[in-house]
Amino acid sequence: MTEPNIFTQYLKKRNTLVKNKKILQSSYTPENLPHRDDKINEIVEIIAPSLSKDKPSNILIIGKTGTGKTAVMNYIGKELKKADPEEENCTFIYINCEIVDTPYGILYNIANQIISDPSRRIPFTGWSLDKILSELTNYIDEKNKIFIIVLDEIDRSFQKNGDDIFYYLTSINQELQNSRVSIIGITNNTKFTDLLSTRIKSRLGEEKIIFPPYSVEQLQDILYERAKDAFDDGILEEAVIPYCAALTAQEGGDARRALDLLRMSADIAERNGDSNITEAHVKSAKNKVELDAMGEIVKTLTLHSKIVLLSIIKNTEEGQSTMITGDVYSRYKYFCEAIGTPPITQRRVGDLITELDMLGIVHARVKSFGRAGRTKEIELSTPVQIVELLKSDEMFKDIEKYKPPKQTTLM
DNA sequence: TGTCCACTGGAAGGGAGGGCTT
DNA sequence: AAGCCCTCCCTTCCAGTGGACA
Repeated sequence: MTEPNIFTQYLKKRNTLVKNKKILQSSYTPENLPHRDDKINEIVEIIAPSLSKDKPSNILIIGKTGTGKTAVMNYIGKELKKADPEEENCTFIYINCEIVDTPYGILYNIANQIISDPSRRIPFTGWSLDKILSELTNYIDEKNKIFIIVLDEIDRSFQKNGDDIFYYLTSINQELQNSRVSIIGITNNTKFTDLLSTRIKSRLGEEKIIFPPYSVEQLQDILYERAKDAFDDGILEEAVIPYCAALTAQEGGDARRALDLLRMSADIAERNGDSNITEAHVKSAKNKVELDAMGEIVKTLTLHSKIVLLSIIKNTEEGQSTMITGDVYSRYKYFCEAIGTPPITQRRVGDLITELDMLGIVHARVKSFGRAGRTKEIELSTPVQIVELLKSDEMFKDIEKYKPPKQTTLM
C-alpha cells in the first residue's frame, strides 16, 4: 500500500474504459494483422533464405502511411527472431529514417544495434563516414551471418541527402567475405523509385511490394480486432467503429489514424466520466487528433519559421486570403524588427514557406501571374486554434503593440 | 511574337556547434 | 591544441520560367 498523495484521488476516481491502452497505440504490433497475410507471405518467402545464411534479395516496400508496412515488418522481425533466437544466422535491424535522417545518424544507428562489444561502439559524432563504414563493414564480416536492415521512411533521408547512403549500404556486400547484408526500404512515396539514380534503382528494387490503402471494411476489421482485446463488451456503441472507419477511409485509409481516433475517443469518454463510447466522442476526438498533430508541429518550428507562419496568419486576418512570397516577406521583415531579430534572406524564407507547405500548415503553389511575375501563391490551411497557440508564444506577446519607427528618408 | 515581372530553385560555400584524433 | 569531420542553418549568385500584356 502506498501513502495517499495528490494523485491518489485520480487513480481511484478515473473509470477505465480501456482494458489495455497499449493495444490501441499504433506502435503496438498485434499478433494478427488482418488483410495483410498475402503481403507477409510474399516478404517471408523472399527473406526466408536468410535463416540458412543465404542472402535474400533487397526489397522495396511502397504504400501510403498507415497501410501496415511498418507493422508487417515489425511482425516479421519478431517472427524471424523466434525462428532464430540466438541470431546465429541472421540479425534483423530496424531504422526509422524519419527520426535519424542523416547519413551519419543512419550508420551510427545500424552500427550500435549490431555492435555488442562496448569497446568498439561508435561515437555519436566526430568520425568520418568512411571510418564508420569501414568499421561497420569489418564488424559485420566478422559475424559471418545475414543482416537484414530495414530502412523505414527511406524517402526522408533521401530528400535530404540524395542516395549516397543507399549506395554505400547496397554496395557493402562487395566488401564482405563472410556475411551478407540485405536492405529492405520502406517508403510512402509512390514516385520514390523515379527519384533514385539508376545505379541504386536496380539494387534497391530487386523486389517490389506494394501495400494498397485499406478499404472501409478492412479498417473496420482492424479496429474490431484491436477493440476485442482493448475493451470489455458493451463499452463501445455499435456505431463507433464503423464511424471511425468511415471517417478515416475518406482520408485515404490510414489505419494509424483510425486507431488514434478510437483511442482518443476512449480517452475523451473516460475523462468525461462516461460509461461507454459513442459517436459523439468520436466527433470531438477527430477535432482533437487534428489539432494535437498540428500543435506538435507548430511547437517544434524554428524561430524564423514561426515568424513566417505568423506573417501569413496576420495577412490572412487582415483579409488577404491568398498572398505571394513578397507579401509574406515584407510582413516577415516587419515582425523581425518588432521582436528585434535580424531577418534572413528572401531566398531562405521561400524555402521555409515550402517547408510549411510540406507540413500541411499552409498551401503554397507556384503560379504565374503573367506580367506580374511568377511566384508562390500562399494560403493558410490551419485551424484557428493553432493560430492562438502561436500567438501565445512568449516571443510574440508584444508584437500586436509594435509600431515601426518613423521612416527616415536616407538613400 | 517578344517582353518582362517576381520570383523559383539549384549550386556553392561559409561558419557555428557538435565531437573525435593525434 | 590543432586539425579533422558532419550537420544545420543560412547567404550569395544566377540561370530559368509561365503567362498576361503590348
